[in-house]
Amino acid sequence: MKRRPLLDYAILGLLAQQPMTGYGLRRVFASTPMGVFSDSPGSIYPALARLERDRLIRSAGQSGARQGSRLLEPTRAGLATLRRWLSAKITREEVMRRIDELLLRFAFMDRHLDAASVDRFLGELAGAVSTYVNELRAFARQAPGPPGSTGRLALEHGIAAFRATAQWARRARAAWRKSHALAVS
Amino acid sequence: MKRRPLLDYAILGLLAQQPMTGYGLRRVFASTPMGVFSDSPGSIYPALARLERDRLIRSAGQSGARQGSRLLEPTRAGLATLRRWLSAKITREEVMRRIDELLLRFAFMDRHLDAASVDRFLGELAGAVSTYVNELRAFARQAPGPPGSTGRLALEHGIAAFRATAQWARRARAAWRKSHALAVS
DNA sequence: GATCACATGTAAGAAGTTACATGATTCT
DNA sequence: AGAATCATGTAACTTCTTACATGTGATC
Repeated sequence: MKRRPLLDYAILGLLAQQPMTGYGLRRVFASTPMGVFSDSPGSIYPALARLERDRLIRSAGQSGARQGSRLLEPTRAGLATLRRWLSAKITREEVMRRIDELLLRFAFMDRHLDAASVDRFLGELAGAVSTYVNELRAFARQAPGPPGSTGRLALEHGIAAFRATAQWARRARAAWRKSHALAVS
Repeated sequence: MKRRPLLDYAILGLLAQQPMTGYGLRRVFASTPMGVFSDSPGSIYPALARLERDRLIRSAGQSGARQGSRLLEPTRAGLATLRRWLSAKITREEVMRRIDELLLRFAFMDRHLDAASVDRFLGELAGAVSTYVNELRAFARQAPGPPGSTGRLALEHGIAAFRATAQWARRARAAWRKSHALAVS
């Protein structure tokens, strides 16, 4: 039940989509928006070693005819760990400091949770982010620093960015409900 | 010239605004949107120790009559280090992976750089972020995964969030120019 | 024959997290 | 008197970064 680094979940999620070699994972991190993760061998291979040590991933044959290369896939325990992570409740802390993690969870979600859970996640996210936007606004109202200062403008950026996230969550939820025939709450 | 952790610059920026104790810094991190940084003593005090070791901050007397408490302020070398960080060019890498750092730089900027530099920063930022939004769109066009999947929707979040940042940058720049009587380019 | 892409690792060091540890002052 | 706040630190552990290190197979 211990907390794992985000990289571990990113790897589990990718391997659940498609077994790959470590090098394949590096290519994904180097060439897609998953590039928030480093593609350096010094981060990937130690992560693979600890996932294998904990029996969350295992070998699933060789890549092509290349010797020394191993296709990797999640074990049943690995999929269970992934699902637990995907199912965790959204906290204020995560909205504030780890919004990227919440979005990564969402990106992997439809392959491992049912449509109602995805819907619930988007609802919770929209709510939690809106709440945080209101907190930022309240802070801005009684904050120090002259209006027009860069400090003030930076705070406005935070508000604008989180507002965009809340809006996206509401729209994504509507789209999701439409294509999955869920009742409107 | 070596690269410092973001926390060091956050501390330098805050101490440049107002000399404070380590505990004061912890309070800022615990109670403002600067809370992306941990307020744990295990991160703050080692950071203060290395800044002092490198002579970027120094003591400036006691807080109130409390013994054992030290008000801290940046040295001239500390201010120079801060200004160098604030003046660095914006890279694609930073837009992609460290947008928070760019915003933190902006928040401290008006106290240390002139109005034209701030203006230039916002122009560069708007440009770099827009470029990245286009890259994300191009990726989305030829990306795998069915439309309506959570993976696809997460990608759309990225686009929406960066678009909001680009828009903010353009608006902030217009506002900045207005209040600083800079020519419109 | 050389270069690029595929492929996997290790070593040293820096930094952050969590938990522990201590003590003074102020408020109730 | 007890609790909360002010105040500063250390220790163990985990992780990431950067750099080094090696080797095969395919392409030009």
